[in-house]
Amino acid sequence: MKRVRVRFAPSPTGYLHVGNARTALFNWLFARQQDGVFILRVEDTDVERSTAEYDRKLMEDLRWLGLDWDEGPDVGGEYGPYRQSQRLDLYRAHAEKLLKEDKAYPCFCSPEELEQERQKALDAGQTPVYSGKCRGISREKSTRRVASGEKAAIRLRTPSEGIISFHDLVRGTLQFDLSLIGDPILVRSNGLPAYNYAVVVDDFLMAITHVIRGEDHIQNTPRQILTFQALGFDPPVFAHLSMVMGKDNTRLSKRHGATAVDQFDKDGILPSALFNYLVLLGWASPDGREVLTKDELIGLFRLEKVSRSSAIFDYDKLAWINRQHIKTLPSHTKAEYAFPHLKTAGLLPEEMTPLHWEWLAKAVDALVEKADRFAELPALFSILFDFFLLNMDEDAKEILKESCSLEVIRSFSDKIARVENFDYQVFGLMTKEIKEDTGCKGKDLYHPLRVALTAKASGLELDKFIPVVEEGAKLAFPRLIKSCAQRVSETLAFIDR
RNA sequence: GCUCCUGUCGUCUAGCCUGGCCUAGGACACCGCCCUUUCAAGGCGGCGACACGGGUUCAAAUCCCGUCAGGAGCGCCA
Repeated sequence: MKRVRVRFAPSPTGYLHVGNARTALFNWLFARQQDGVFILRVEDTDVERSTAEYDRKLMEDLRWLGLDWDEGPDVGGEYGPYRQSQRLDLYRAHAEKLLKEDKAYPCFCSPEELEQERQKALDAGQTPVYSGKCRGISREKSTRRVASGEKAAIRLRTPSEGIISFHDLVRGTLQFDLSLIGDPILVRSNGLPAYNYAVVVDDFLMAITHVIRGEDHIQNTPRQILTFQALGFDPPVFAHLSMVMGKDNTRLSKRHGATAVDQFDKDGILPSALFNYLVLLGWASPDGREVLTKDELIGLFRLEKVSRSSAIFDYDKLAWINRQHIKTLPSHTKAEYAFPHLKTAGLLPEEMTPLHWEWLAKAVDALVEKADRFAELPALFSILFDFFLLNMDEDAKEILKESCSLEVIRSFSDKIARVENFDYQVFGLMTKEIKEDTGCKGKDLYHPLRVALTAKASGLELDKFIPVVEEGAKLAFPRLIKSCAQRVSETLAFIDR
């Protein structure tokens, strides 16, 4: 058995898009489970649109997602170079060979001329197919014309009738009518290879065994197989993946919100969660479990079980998957992921001491379960850092108007002022006493206490809130955290006013 | 227009190949209940789909044909 070799071949003309990321992911998963080789090849022959910046960013995004490659532009390998722009002589050499064997021929038709023909066919309701005009030009004649400096593209000579079919790993047997496939251009008149040709040469020279790519390439496949055959190469196995769509069932694009993978990072989506979600878009595990790690996915994934129909990207489900992944993280890891978001929001100090980290881990543990994404944390943390009695919400104001409230808060204030070390245990004892003193209980008791401590009607459970606030009050932050005692006395003053 | 691909709850899907076990299963979302000082989380429950029409068969989500709908492709772009 030949060793499985697959490749992901993006062109560096923009940020890594989730659709492409999914293609990369399926390739990677297949390679890893088959104990094969995953190759990164950069298709940068479109000089106009390719940039070094995108090139670098692409690799960064792939690595962030957890995809590593065994061969590629930066890590090298035995089948390099891995950038198409550095392989031009290879394409040229193989084109020469095809020309020599008369399997390809120079075409002198001008782009304008071809455009006209295409338009005419379209108007007549026909599929545009190259007429084969330059096919019959004798070798002597065409060599002479080329020698005289006339611009020519190189076309592959293909059969003009019959059926070509291939077996697709996800779609089964696919058939195409050769009369609808004209002689494809191999090399453009400027000497650069056309995409469909470069891919074939690269896939063969890199010994690719399985081509796993988007459905938009299905119609390219017969042309590529024809090229493989002309070159005398065995074509690889093909697998065409369905597309990822937006909510309105059109191809996913920026209009649909976050689509670049680095955007998910900024939103606080874990790489493991995006990875997990993307695999679920078109594949389901045999036992129906959905929250899976990379290693589990490597074991369970089956390329043949991938769905043939397109899938709509559902951010809600991704968020849910993300929450499930966050839950499995140890506290200190959660704190590390949360850190940049809180730092940017100006809540954390320049210099984090070990005590700060310890506190952060505790605070994140308490608050993150209310979040789907780390980016939501700064807003959630405001319950610790902000204590704005003036901005109190309506519900909280209503609570203060209740008959028990003033009495409860006054009693609470008296007691907390006399205590050295306030913590949740002390709070528990106090609530009992307050209940006895005031005769208020249940909601009448807890609601005012909550408002006195948070200036809000809802939020974190007090058993988590109190320790985090008390310990936070002892640490240095850009915006200091007020202790519980201070909060209560401010509340009392606010009511009395 | 032509060619190709696809069509199961709002969404992702299981089941389809190898008809009966499907009164069509799971998950997200939504709704309700429980838990809880509130909200969330969690637990429990509910709503909700075989695109349509013909065949074949004792029996069809599953096989065949047609229709319709959505998507993709029709470049000297990738």
